Amino acid sequence: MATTKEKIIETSIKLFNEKACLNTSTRHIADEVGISVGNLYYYFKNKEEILIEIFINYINIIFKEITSIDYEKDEMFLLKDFLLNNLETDIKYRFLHFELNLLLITFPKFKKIKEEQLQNEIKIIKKLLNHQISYGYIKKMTEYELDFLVSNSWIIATNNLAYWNFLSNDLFENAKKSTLNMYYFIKPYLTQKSLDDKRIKDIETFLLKDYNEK
Amino acid sequence: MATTKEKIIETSIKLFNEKACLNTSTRHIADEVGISVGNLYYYFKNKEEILIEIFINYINIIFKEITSIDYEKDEMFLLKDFLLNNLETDIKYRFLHFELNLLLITFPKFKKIKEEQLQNEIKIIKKLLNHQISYGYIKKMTEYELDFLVSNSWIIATNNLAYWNFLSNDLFENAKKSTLNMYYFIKPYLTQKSLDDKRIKDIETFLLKDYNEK
Amino acid sequence: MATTKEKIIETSIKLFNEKACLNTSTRHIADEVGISVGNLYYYFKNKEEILIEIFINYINIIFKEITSIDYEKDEMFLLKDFLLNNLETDIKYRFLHFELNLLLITFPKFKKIKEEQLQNEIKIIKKLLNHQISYGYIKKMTEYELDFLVSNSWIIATNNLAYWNFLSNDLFENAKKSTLNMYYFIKPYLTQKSLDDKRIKDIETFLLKDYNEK
Amino acid sequence: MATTKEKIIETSIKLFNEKACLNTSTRHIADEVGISVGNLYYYFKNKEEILIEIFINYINIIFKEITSIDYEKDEMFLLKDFLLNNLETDIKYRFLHFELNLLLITFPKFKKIKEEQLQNEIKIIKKLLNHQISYGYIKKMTEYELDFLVSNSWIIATNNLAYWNFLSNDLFENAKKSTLNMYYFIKPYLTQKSLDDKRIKDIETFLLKDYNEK
DNA sequence: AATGAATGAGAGTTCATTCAT
DNA sequence: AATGAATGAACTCTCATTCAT
Repeated sequence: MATTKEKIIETSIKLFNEKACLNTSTRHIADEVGISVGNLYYYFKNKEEILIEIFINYINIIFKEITSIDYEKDEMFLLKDFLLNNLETDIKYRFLHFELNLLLITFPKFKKIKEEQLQNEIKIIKKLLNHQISYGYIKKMTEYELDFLVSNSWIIATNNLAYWNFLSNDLFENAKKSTLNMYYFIKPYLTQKSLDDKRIKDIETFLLKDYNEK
Repeated sequence: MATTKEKIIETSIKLFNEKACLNTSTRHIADEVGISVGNLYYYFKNKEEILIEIFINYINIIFKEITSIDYEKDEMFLLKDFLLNNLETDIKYRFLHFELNLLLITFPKFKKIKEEQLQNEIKIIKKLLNHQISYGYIKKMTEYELDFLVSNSWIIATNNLAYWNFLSNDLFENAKKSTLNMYYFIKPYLTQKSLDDKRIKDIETFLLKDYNEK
Repeated sequence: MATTKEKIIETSIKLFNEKACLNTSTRHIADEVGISVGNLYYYFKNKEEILIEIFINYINIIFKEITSIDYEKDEMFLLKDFLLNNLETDIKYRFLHFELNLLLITFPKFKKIKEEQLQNEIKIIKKLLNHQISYGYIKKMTEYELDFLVSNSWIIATNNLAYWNFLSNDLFENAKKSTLNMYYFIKPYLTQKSLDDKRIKDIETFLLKDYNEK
Repeated sequence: MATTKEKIIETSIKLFNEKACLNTSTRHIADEVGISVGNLYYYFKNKEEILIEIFINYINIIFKEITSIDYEKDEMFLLKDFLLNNLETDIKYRFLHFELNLLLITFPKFKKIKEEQLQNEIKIIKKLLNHQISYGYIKKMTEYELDFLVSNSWIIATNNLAYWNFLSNDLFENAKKSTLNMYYFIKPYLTQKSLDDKRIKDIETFLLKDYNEK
C-alpha cells in the first residue's frame, strides 16, 4: 500500500529511534525496507535528504494544529494543548531531539532548516504565552522574564523525554512524566483564575493518576 | 610543560567541543597533539578511555565545591552557587552535554559511569532545594512538585547552553544567558524573603546588565 | 568469465597457500583480485567468511565421492580411493591443513564447523576400515587398535604433505610421497589376500616408479 | 631466583602455549614477566630470538637422552624410550608443533635451524629403528618401507597431541592418548620376540589402564 | 523504478621495534 | 640492567555514494 518512498521514511524513523540516525547506515535502511541501496538513492539524493524529509514531516504535523488555533477566542485549551498535544508526535520523532546537536554539526542543510524552524517555534511559544497572559491565565511578567520563560519552555519540551529515557526504558511512562515536567514547570506562572479552573485541575488529576500508584 | 597524556586530554576536549567526540578520530587527535597514533594508544587503550578520563575530570571539578558546602549554616549563597558556579566548567566540557545521548549509546562503559553520576546529581539537587526550603528561601511544595522541580532543574542546567549555542556563536554571551535561564526558572519558586534579599537582587542586576544593552 | 566472488575465493586460496591465511590481509586479496577492499567486504562480511566459504567448498568436493560409495559390493577399490582420491583437492586446499591449529584459535565460527566435520571424518574412516576388514582385506584387530588406526590415519593424511613441503618445494613430488606415506602406513594391516591382489601390487609399483629413479 | 632472561623464556613458553606465539605480543610477555618492553629487547633483539632460544632449549632436552644411548648393547628399552620419553617435554613445548608451519613462514632464521634439526631427527629415528631391527625387535623391511616408517613416525609424533587437543581440553589425557597412537602405530612392525617380551606387554597394559575405564 | 556491483576514504586498533635516559 | 615513551606501518572493517544496466 505504502509507496517505496514512504516505506523508506517510516523505516528510517524506526531505525533512527532505535539506534540513532548517525549510527544507521543507508545499507541498513535499504535492507530493512527490502530494497537495494541504489534504489534508496533513486528516491533520496543522500542521507541528509532523508533526514530533512523526516524533519519536514515532523514540522508539518506540529504546525498543522498550531496554525488552526483561533487566537480571538478566550481559550483556556491553549495551555492544555501546550501540555498534551504533540506528545505522540514527539515520541515518534524523538531521535530528532535526542541527537539534535550532532545532527546540526553533521548536516549543514538540515541545520539551516532547523534554525528557521527554531525561530518559528520561539515566536509561536511567545505568542501563545502572551495570549494566555492577555486572558489572565498566566501572570504578567517583564519582557526578560517572558523571554526566558520561552527559552526554558523550549528546552524542557525538547529534552525531557531524553532525560526519562536515560533513567528507564518504558517509553510510555516516560512520555507521561515528560508531560508532568511541562505541567509543573508552567504551574508557578499560572494565575489563580487558572488554578481554579476545572480543566486545569482535571489535567493535574489525570496526569498524576499513574504516577501516584507507584 | 604539560605531559603527553595531559596534552591528549586537553586536545581531545578542544576537538570534541569543536566537532563532537563522535566526529573526531583518534588519528585527528594524535595529529593535533603532534604524536603518532601508536603513542596515543600507549596512553589510552581506546577512545572510550579518553572520554571516560575527561568525564572523570569533569565530575571531580564539579563535585569538589559541592562536597565542601556546609549545610548546617543558614546559607543563602547556595542558590547563587546553583546559578553561577561551574559555569566555566560547563563551558569547557560542553560537548559532554551536547552529544550526551549518542555517547551513551556508543560507549557502554561511559554509560554506566554516567548513570551513577546522574543519580548523584539528582540527590544533590534535591538536598540543595530542600535546604533552601527549610531556611525559607524557596516556597514549600508537594513531593511531586519537588520531584519535577529537580528533573526540570537538571534538564535546563544540562541543555540550555546547547540551546543558545545553536542560536549564536558567542560562547561567553551564551553562558550568561544560560545563567539567566536558570535564574528565571527558579525565580517563581522563591519566597518573598529571597526576593527581598539584597544578594538575590544583585544577582539579577549583574546578570541582566549585558543583556540590557543589546 | 569468473564472477568477482569466485575470483576472491580463488585468489584467497592461492594467497593462503603461498603465505598462509593469517599472513594474508584482506587488502592484499583485494589488490590481487584487482578490486577495492570495500568491494571485497560487499561479498564477504569478514575474513572468516572467506575462510569458511573455502572450507565448505573443500568439504563438498571431499564428500561428493565418499557419499557415492556403494558399501554393499565387495570392493577392493576402497583402499585405492583411500590412498589416491582427493590428492588434488588436498593440494589445492593445503593451507587448511598447514595452519589448522591457528585457524581454530583465531576463527571461532570456523572452529565449530571444523569440529563437526572432524567427527564426520572419523566416522567415515572407521566405516571404511570396518568394511575392508569385513571383506578380508584388512586384518582383524581389537577395538582399541582400530580406534588408534583411525586417529593415526587422520593424522598422517592431514599432515604428511606439510612434512614433505617442509623438506622440498616440489609440490607434485611431495604429493606422491604423501601417498606413499599412506600406503606404507596401511600396508602392515593388509591381509595376504590384499597383498596378493594385483590391484594393490599395481598401486605400489605405480607409486614407487618415480621414487625409485632418484 | 630465576634471572630475567629465564623468566622471559618461561613466560613466553606459557603464553605461546595458551594463545600461540603468533597471537602473543612482546608487550604481553613483558607485562606478564613484570618488566618493560624495552628491557625485554635488551635481552632479545627481536621476537624471533625468543622463539629460537626456546627452540634451542627444546632441542637440548630432547637430544640429551638420545645422545647418551649406547647402541652397542642389546637394548629393548629403546622402544620404550621412543614411546614414553620426551612426553613431558613435548607437552611443555607443544606450541612448537601446533603452529610449526606458520612459524616457519614467519621466521626465516627459525626455519633454517628447524630444517637442520629435522634432518637430525630423521637420522636419529632411522638409526634407532635400524638398531631395533638388527636386534630382532622390529621386523625386517625394504629400504622404502623403512623410509616411510621414519617419516610416518615423525608425523605422528609431531602431530598427535594437536589432534587430541582439538577434540578435548584435558591435556594430561590427551598426552596419554598420544602415546597410545605411537604404540599402536609401531605395533604391527614388532617381531614376535618383541610381543612376547614382558616389558612391551607392560607398556600396553600401563597405557590402556585409564583408557579402559572410560 | 530498481538492481547490485564498485569505490575510496577513513575509522579504531595493534604491534614489533627503537631509543634516550 | 632497566624504563617507558615514541614510531609508523599494517590490520580489519564501515560507510556514503555512484553508476552501468
